[in-house]
Amino acid sequence: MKWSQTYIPTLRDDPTEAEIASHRLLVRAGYIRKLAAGVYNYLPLMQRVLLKVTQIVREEMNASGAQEILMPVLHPSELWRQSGRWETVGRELMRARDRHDRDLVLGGTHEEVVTSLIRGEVKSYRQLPLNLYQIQNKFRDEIRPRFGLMRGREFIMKDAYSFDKDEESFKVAYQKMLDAYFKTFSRCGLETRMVEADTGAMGGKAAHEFMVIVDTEGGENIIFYCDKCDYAANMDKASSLEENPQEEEESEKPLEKVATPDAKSVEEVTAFLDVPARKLAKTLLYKADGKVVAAMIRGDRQINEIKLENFLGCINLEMADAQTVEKITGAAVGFAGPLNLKGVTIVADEEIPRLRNFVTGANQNDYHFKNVNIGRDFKIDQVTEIRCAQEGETCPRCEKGKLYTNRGIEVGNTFMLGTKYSQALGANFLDVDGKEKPFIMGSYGIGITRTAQAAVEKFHDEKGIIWPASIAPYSVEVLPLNVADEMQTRVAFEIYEKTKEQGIEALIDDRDERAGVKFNDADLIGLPLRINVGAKSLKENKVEIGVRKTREVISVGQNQAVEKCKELLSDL
RNA sequence: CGGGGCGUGGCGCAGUCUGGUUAGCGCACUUGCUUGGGGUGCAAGGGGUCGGCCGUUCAAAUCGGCUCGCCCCGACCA
Repeated sequence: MKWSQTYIPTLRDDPTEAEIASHRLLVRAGYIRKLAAGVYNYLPLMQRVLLKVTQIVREEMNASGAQEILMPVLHPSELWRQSGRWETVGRELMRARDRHDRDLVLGGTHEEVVTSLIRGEVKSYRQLPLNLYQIQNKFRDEIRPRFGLMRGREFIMKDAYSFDKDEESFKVAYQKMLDAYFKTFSRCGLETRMVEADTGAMGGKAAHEFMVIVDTEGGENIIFYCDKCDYAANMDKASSLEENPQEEEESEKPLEKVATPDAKSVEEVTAFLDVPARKLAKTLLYKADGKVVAAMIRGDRQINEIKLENFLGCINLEMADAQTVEKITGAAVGFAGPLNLKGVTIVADEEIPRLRNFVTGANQNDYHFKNVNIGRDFKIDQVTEIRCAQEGETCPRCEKGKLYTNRGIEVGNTFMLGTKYSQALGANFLDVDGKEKPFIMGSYGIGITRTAQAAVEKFHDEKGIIWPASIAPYSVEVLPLNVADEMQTRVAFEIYEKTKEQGIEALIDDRDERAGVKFNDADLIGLPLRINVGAKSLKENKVEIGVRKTREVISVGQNQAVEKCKELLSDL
């Protein structure tokens, strides 16, 4: 393709809309343009990248035995009501209304649709297993769209859905998808780490996420992994062994109410009373679907609301507002404690029962209790793990290794749905034993647009993008330094034609621009190889091949250029 | 939704506080010359309902109200 004939609106200056490197570069290099918050145009170069990624995904999905279909974007709300997600997904669901005032959903995922598609049609275990997938624009009413394509309101996703007759068969199907995912991302030039994840509004039994590990702020997720075994989980899911599972061997001291004027935060109280944070129990009040619940956790810990929400089995969990706190505890926020807390369920982290003679709020302004002891002073209703794991703690799986953290970009996810959707929507089949059973389902997503941007976030430098060869919009850029020089132009076009004959996708920068402009644009758009055709080299019948990734420049005879590129590309 | 900020040629911004010339600058664009291995130089041009509506005023980009959109921080996250 000739540069002069394609639309590549590069910018000399950084766009202000972008915060992270990949977003900035995609805009600056003329790959994307924003239409509205979280909604983007994909320009010619981007479209080529997306087609490359899509093609790889398609090939690997097909190889795994999945079949491509295309489902509607527009869904009737009834389906989402049947599955219960009209309520549970709530705010993220992109909704619309037609002229008859009927509610519609712009699909962000298609469990309901695909289940209704096969229900009534797939009636026998003989028709299983089945895996259907599609690649399509998806919608999500993001609370705050961010980071370009990373967190958009409209984006492209591959979503696959598997149907099996039993757990055994499902395991095989699930493993097939995991294998396909590793292959897919690896072919895109991205090493991924699979981590355990929470199932969220998706429901089901278990879930995994595929993360591209990055060390920039573009990595939105924190993942925990063990240095000794293969345990890896995201922040929501990660757990750790208790550092001290024995009960503390301290004899109970008498309960004491102490004045703690203006000391509300853990830091203030522990400093004032001169006790370590781990000897204090925070009491946090939540509203779980409207019902007030108290969560107790050690002072040096962070609460994991996902774990609490899952434990309570509620749809909506939020911190109680100051008014509610005052009504329940009779004191301002910061002085809540478990003693004399009436009509509220107390859920405690599993570390709490180990504590002896600890500090809690007194449910009275400017007072705390010291030497609080469970059993003697108050009762806990339920105990479970509701704390966040922390770096350096012991791995819950092998019980030997230490946990480390990394930042990651989620590019794929897989969910073991079980029978959640098949049951809710009445999708059953007849098994060998003649009994009617709901399908065992799995759902599997790959963010196409997000994967492309993750590659940029992972591979770039201060000059621009450095595409992995497999998903670069073109493999080679041919760059005649001065198009006014007929010789250069002629040789450049000869080489360009030859790349095409050899099946190498090339872009030729035939614009009448200064060499510097073209060099900078070339670095910016980030094709793996560049062939410089300039007067200096041509004197010796040579051209230069620049490798974007290594910045290496190789001088070769003008007739060897294409062969050399082929060779270089096989390693990129 | 809470906190902060922005909206002025295609892009990036100044001007707004303290109302009053013809609304200005850089980049980009057009034409001519020049230059030709890392964003050439010179000259001449084109392009703006100052987000929108209502109001105050002799006079509004500038003051007030409403509204729309966008960005940042936070809560949320298939």
